[in-house]
Amino acid sequence: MTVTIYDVAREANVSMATVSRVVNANQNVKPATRKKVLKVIEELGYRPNAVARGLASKKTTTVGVIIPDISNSMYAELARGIEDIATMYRYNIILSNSDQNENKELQLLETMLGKQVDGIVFMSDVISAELLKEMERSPTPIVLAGSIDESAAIASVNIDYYGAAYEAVKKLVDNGHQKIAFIIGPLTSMINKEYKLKAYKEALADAGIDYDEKLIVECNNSYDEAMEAVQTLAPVEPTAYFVSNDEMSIGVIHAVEEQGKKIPMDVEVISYENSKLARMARPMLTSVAFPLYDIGAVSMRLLTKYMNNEEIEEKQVILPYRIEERESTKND
Amino acid sequence: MTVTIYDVAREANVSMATVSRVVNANQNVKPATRKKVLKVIEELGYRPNAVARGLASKKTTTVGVIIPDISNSMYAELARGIEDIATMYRYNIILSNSDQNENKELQLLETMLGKQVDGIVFMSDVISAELLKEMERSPTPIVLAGSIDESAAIASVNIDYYGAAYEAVKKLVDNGHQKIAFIIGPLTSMINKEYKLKAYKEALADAGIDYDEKLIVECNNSYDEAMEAVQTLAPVEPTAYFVSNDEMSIGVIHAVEEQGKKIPMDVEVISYENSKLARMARPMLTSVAFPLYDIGAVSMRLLTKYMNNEEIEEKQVILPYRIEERESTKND
DNA sequence: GTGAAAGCGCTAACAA
DNA sequence: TTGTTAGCGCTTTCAC
Repeated sequence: MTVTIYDVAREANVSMATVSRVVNANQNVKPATRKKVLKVIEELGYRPNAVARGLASKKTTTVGVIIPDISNSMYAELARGIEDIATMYRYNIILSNSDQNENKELQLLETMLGKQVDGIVFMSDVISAELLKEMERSPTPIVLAGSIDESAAIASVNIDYYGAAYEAVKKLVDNGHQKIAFIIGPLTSMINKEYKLKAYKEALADAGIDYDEKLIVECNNSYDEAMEAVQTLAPVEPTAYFVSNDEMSIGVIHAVEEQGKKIPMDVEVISYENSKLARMARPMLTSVAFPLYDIGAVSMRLLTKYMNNEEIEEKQVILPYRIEERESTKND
Repeated sequence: MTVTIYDVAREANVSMATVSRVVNANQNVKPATRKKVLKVIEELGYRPNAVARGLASKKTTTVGVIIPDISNSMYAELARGIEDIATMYRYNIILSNSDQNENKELQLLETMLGKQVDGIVFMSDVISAELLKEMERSPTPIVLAGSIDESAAIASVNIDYYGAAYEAVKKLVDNGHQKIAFIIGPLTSMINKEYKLKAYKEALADAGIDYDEKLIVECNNSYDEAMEAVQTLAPVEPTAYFVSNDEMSIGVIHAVEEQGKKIPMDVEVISYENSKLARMARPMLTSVAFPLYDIGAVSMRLLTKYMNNEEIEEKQVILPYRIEERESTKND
């Protein structure tokens, strides 16, 4: 029914090996033979079976991608970066959402290894000990994208979260603020808790400002919770906000304006993401640029090096960040 | 090196067939045998090779998903709907971006069929004749998600684009508007050109309002172009805007406000998407609810029916839409 | 309830 | 330059 390499070989009066060579662009085929085979392939509508090929060659040209949630624009951006580079290197992608659920992550890893992917790009706020153990034991290479593994056992691509947060808070401090609120994502996330929050504290300490726990509000990264956070903070009267992502920043802006305050005159806001939303907000958001697309792309590129057994010059890649100044802060 | 079904069989003193039965939860295994096999599987850390399984069984439990661009929130939402249902039915997803490029679409189809996916969910603004031909010839089932094939040859899941647009425009007409601008996405898209635009024209005609071509501005679905469109339209002074998606609607709102006009008092706006953004806009957007997640989920569900040779009661599924009234229109 | 054996469609030595 | 021949690791009859 379906036409196989054997059918082509028979019709072209050559061996399967020759057909295989033609299909795989092996140079050791006489042009005339190649042409003849190609003609038969065309006539029969032969399409190589990648599953059989994968079994024989032990390569599937497929990589697994495990991310929290593709419907979240940050992860979607990351995924696009991964996919573009994957396509460039002729890999396909098996994409799965983990919802940051450890069991799901573990199971997804297992499934993908079972499917014999050639490599895996993984993203999660927390890499549990068990997950780490499984990753280290994995027969196929894994790269962490925008995810921290403090043991540095697994390759990863990140930005300097601490430095970025420090610089953002310092900018607020330099603008004269004393009461700087921090609307932060879940503290279960390593990056939030160990990097951003620490940077916030140290930037304040370095400026001689006392740390006030009341100024920290943990949110689930959503617009609604950010709005609520601002309402909760009203009694404290913060004059500046450092906010963990663009969606929450828009919530902050709206809530602050509801209080009758003007941005940036009365209150300044710095976001941390710099997605398309940052320019769609009014006022437009000053934001730490968190290059998700690039992190995805570089992660995938790094993975290709592992898959090809290329030399790895740097296992823990740190990409540059910058602060994009727009209208939600007073700039020079 | 890697442990195979054969190793397990040897260690457990049973045949490969028995191990296979255990792994596949076949009931024809004595409990004692099952237990023994399971123990060996555990000890050896055996993980079934899905590629070998796929070759032998001719099923990969993988479906292909071809969408324009995962970094666009509409398609990301769709993808999440697809993935959730796929997971429910134990399928994995190979996700690829086509950027609506016909050659890429053709080539992706080919690649996925080569990878022996069990089914494909496809989305694109235009399904060319050649693409259609390939789809009809495809040995594996294909479902179109949010995409029109007027020949109805391929299964599909959509909403009533015409009805939704008609109702939106009628609402504007009923609110007394005569100069209703239509900020529409690319007219290369079937849905825009053959459904939405037609609905717009007929809703006006039915209200006895002359069609004015100048009120139609074709955009690339982006915030920036929508803003420009409003500026271009300034001389015509539209009093209402029907806009093809939320991002553009926000552009329209900002541009209208720059003209010193108030929404909805001076100008009304109806969007067409109803994403998270609709609630994050100020004023919040009245919008036709285009249920992308559901379209993805239903498409995938429909695909499972084809893959299982279940009875298909409806090949062309039409999902309900509704209009979500918020602040960008005057409501009763 | 269990086993033997024939493939699934291809790649990759190794020969020729 | 081309062909022969083992597998790759599993499922699936068909016997027993």
